[in-house]
Parts: sequence; C-alpha cells; structure tokens
Amino acid sequence: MPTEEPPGLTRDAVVRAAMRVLEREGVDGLSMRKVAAELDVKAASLYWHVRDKRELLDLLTDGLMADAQAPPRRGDWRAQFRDYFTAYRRHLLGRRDAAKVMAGRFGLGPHMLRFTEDQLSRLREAGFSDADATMATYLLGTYVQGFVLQEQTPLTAAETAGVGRREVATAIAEHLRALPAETFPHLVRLAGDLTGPTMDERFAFGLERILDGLATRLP
Amino acid sequence: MPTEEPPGLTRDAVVRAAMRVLEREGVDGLSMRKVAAELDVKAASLYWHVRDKRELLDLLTDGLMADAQAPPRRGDWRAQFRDYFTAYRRHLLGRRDAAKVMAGRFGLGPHMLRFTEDQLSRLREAGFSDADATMATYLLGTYVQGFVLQEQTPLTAAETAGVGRREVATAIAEHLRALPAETFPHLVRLAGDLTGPTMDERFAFGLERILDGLATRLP
DNA sequence: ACCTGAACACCGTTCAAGT
DNA sequence: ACCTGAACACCGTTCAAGT
Repeated sequence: MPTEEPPGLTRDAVVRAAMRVLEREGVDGLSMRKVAAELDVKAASLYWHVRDKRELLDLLTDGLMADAQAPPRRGDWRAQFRDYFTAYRRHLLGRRDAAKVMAGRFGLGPHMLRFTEDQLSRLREAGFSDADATMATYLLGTYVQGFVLQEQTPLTAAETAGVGRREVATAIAEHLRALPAETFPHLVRLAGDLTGPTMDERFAFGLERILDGLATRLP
Repeated sequence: MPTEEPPGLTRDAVVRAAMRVLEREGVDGLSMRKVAAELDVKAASLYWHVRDKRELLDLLTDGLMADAQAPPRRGDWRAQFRDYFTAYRRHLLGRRDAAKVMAGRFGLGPHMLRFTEDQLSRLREAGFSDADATMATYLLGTYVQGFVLQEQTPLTAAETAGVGRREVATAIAEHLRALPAETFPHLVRLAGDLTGPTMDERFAFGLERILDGLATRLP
C-alpha cells in the first residue's frame, strides 16, 4: 500500500519509502526497483531525485537517526555517556540492519550532526580538552557502530535459518571444546567464557573500559 | 591469467581465486561469475565446492587472516597489545576491502582461532581473569574491525572519485564551519579538531583508552 | 520539470544434462 | 564425482522519448 504524496515525488518521500522497504526486506532486499514500486513509480524516476543508490543510502543513514533521542543530562559525565551510548545501541538495534546501512558512512547529515553537537557539549562541560572531546566522540561512535554491526549479523548460516542465538552459541562452545587441546589450550578451556556472555554484557564491558580510559584524560 | 590447479577445482583453489578477484576488483566487484572466470570455469561449477556466496565469503574472511603475524612477546602486556592491534590494523589495511568482507563475521576459521588463542594466552599471562580475558579479545577485535571499516570506506562520493583524504577532510571542515553557530556552536568551533587528526592518531587514541580501561581490571 | 519504456550489462542460484 | 548450458528471477543505471 504505497503512501501517496500530494504533488509527485520528493527527495524526502524517496528516503521514507526506502526506510519502509529496509524494514520489510532488510539491506539485501533493498533495491532501487522496490523503492520505486513502493511509490508506484518506475525505478528510473528515482534518478531524478537522487544521484544513485549510494546517495540514497547516505540519506537513509541520516534518516535512521531522525527519531533518536539524547537522554536527559543527569548525573556525572560518566553516567550520562553510559546512558547515551546504551540508548544509541538500543536505537540501532531497533531498526533492521541499521548498522549495516550506516557501516563506514561518515555522519554528516543534520540528525547525526545534532547528536555530535550534543556529545561535544557534554564532553567539554565534563572538562575534556577540545582535542580529546573530538577524539572521544569518534571513538565511542566507532565502538557502538562496530559492535552493533557484529550483533546484527547472524553468527552462522544456522542463525540465518532461524536457530536462536543462544543455541548457536552453545554449538560454537561445543566446537571450541572439541579443538585439539595441545594447540588451542585456552580456547578449549575458555570455551564457556568465550560463548557465555550475552551481547548486553559484552557491550557494557567494552563501554565501561572505554569510559575508564577516557577518565584518565581528565585533570 | 588463471592459475591452473593440477586435477580440477578444489575448495581451496576457489578461495584463493576469490582473494585475487577481491584484490583486483574490490568487494563490490567480487562475483561468483568472476571467481569462476578466474579459474577458467563456469559459475555453476563453484556450487559443487561451496554452498553459496556467503560461505565463500566466510572462507575468504579466514583466508585474509592466513598470513597475519603475531608480533613477538616482548615488553609488558600493554606494549604487547599495542603492537598486536596496531599490526592487526595494518594487516587489514593491506588487503583491499578486508574489513568490509570480514564485517560482522564471527571468526571461527583456523587462522582466526590461532590468533584468538594467542591473545588469550597473553592476557592470562598478564594476570587477567578468564572472564575478562575473553571479554578483552572481543572488545579489541570489535574495535579494530569497526575502526578499519570506517577507514576503508570513502568518506564521501568525492573520495571515491579520487580526491585525497586530506582534501575531503578540509572540505568537511569548511562545511562544519559554515553551519549556524547558534545551533551548532561546538561543531563550528571544533571543526578543525574534528577533521584534523589522522587515522593513525585516531586509532592510537582509541587503542590507548581501551588499554587504560583494561588496566583497571588488573589486581 | 518530472516521469517512463526499453535497453544494457550485469547479478546469484538451480538443475537437467553431459562426461 | 565433477562440470556445463541454459534458464530464472533478479540487479543498478542510462537515455531517448513522452507529458
């Protein structure tokens, strides 16, 4: 059921249609032809509003950030950034293949800029130098995007086929335990520790380490 | 000039052909048909040796790690891990689109396992707990992969068209400085700091922060 | 100014058929 | 056991032509 736009196509309508196709079919199913169909239009028409698919994905990247919310400014900087990036991860997890779409795209769209501005303001307020504040936003952004990219990609073909993450993890643990103990003593012994932690726990561990590391840069 | 294999195709020969195509054409140019052509064979033949393209990419991921070298065990744990992941980044940067191929793939191939085993051994030796050692390998691996993914992806269409990274960065700085200062005071003021640092500097900053963070977990 | 028809040069994958 | 021919159902993009 295509959503009709009053006059004809607009750049914005194309992006919103792309977001609907993404949610329905995933990145791999996101084609110019399907976006066009979503708007009751032929694929060639899109090229009047958008240079090519890459540009559409750039716009989509920013569109995915449109309704992201920065958490309230309460508590010390550390609590704030814990909340901030935990919410960012949740936001990305909430839209299908978001990390894969955004992967390696530098955020220069208005919504992403709004976020970066807000982060910089909080980091400066916390006492970080100009140079460190800019480095910190890059580091934290890279971490969350990289992490969610791993998280949103199925571990194995089995997971794609619908097997639950927990089951896949136990299968991997079995696999590790079955390795030759002479060459892989740690993998065999730590199979449980390697596959046990949830993604929430892994994310929290990494985030806390980065915050610890940033803390050392404060006077 | 296809490299001939004595009997016929082998799984391994397919993977090595894929690596050559990857180096020559990049991920976007890596098709089953081209890999087949590289071996003087038709695309359908590949499916006898490999389930589908996804499996080929899984094998390719591990193949990309085949000649990665772990640096010597000299100095304290911190110096070792600095070397380790600096070398890992360089390794990935050395093969075209490596991070994009590996993105979100869990490393379960033999070469990747060899690396993880070595890391775990060093982390345990340094005094980290079993649980922290496994978390640390995941964190560091995620960081480097995520970082290089950003690094290997062109910032803008201009960069794809051949404009140098430095020039693109200055263009972005201009763009940021031209933003409305009322809504984006920090982006305007810190435009230079945001776009100035090299990728080497950014990587080192993040790595040091993570190592700082890990250090807090030692007794 | 904006959209379409038709084409070009590709894809991944399947499967009956060959050797 | 291994490879091919031929087809199916797709792609992104271009461009002359229509309105």
